[in-house]
Amino acid sequence: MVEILQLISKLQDYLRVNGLKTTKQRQIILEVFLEMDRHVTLDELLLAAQKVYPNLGMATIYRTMRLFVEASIAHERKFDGGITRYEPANEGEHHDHLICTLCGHIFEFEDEIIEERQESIATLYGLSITDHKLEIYGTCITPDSCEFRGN
Amino acid sequence: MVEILQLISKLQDYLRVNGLKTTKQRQIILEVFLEMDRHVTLDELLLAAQKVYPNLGMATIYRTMRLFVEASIAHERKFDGGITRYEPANEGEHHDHLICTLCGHIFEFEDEIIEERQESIATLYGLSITDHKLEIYGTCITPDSCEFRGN
DNA sequence: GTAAGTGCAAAGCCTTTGCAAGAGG
DNA sequence: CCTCTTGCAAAGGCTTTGCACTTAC
Repeated sequence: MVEILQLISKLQDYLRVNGLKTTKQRQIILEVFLEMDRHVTLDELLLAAQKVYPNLGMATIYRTMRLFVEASIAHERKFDGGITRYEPANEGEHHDHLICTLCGHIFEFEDEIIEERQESIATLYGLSITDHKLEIYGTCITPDSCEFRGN
Repeated sequence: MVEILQLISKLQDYLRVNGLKTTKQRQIILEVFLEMDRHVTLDELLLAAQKVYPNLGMATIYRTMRLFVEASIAHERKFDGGITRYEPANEGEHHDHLICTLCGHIFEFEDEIIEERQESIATLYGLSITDHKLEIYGTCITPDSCEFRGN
């Protein structure tokens, strides 16, 4: 839970430095965001936040999540299907995703070898990497890990 | 240009097998699609097709490109920025993309090592891969390959 | 008090769809 | 002919924006 405190103070810093304000809505959205599963959608965030603060509007969710991305406490992910999802941005880590197209489960992984290959390839083409995205889509073959198949 | 003929006959087969029709619009869109740069957008296709057939509507472009994807002669790519692009689908090949965020240039590459690692990772998590997507974003460091920097 | 933030509704994109008219097999 | 297609315009999603009101500092 140390990471959570880090994210909270990171946001505080960002707000202070940029002359922005700590509002009730931002606090609630942050709490809800950190408590929920990783890879939440804006709809899910809205529903959860409205349980605490019913008047909260979708526009505020959009604006707040954009703020969180700018403050580097959240990452935006657009997987196939066009739904945008957000995940907490933990300290300098980078990971990629495996997505089960049956149950929708999203696994995260890190792979040093792939990262290195990417660097080599980028160098070969004369590019300096700023970001990358690797998504593997597949179907669970072990029932135990696939919610869709009756667990 | 052998691939082009392959794609044309692949489409013919698909139409025949499914009881669909060869229309002037489909022929024009296919020609334009194959002549244009890889990774075209629907707007670009519309403009180009309208030079040959002014009445052609955007809905037809959408429906036709969806048809091409179903017939496996085109692949749909959604890079960052939310613009959907299409590229001709050549025979069983798979490649990934390097994208320069300055000039917009898109490079294609294939990497056996990365493909293998992906298989291993999927197996580790109990998934059977159906598809994957690897996009590396960066900035050109060699002026010669970056249109944005004055070539 | 003043600038920033919020909620609502309206407007913007891109994409899909319903429908009457048109064209291919 | 009979079905598939087309073009247009309308409708759908998701996301952004304008504006008057409210709140934090």
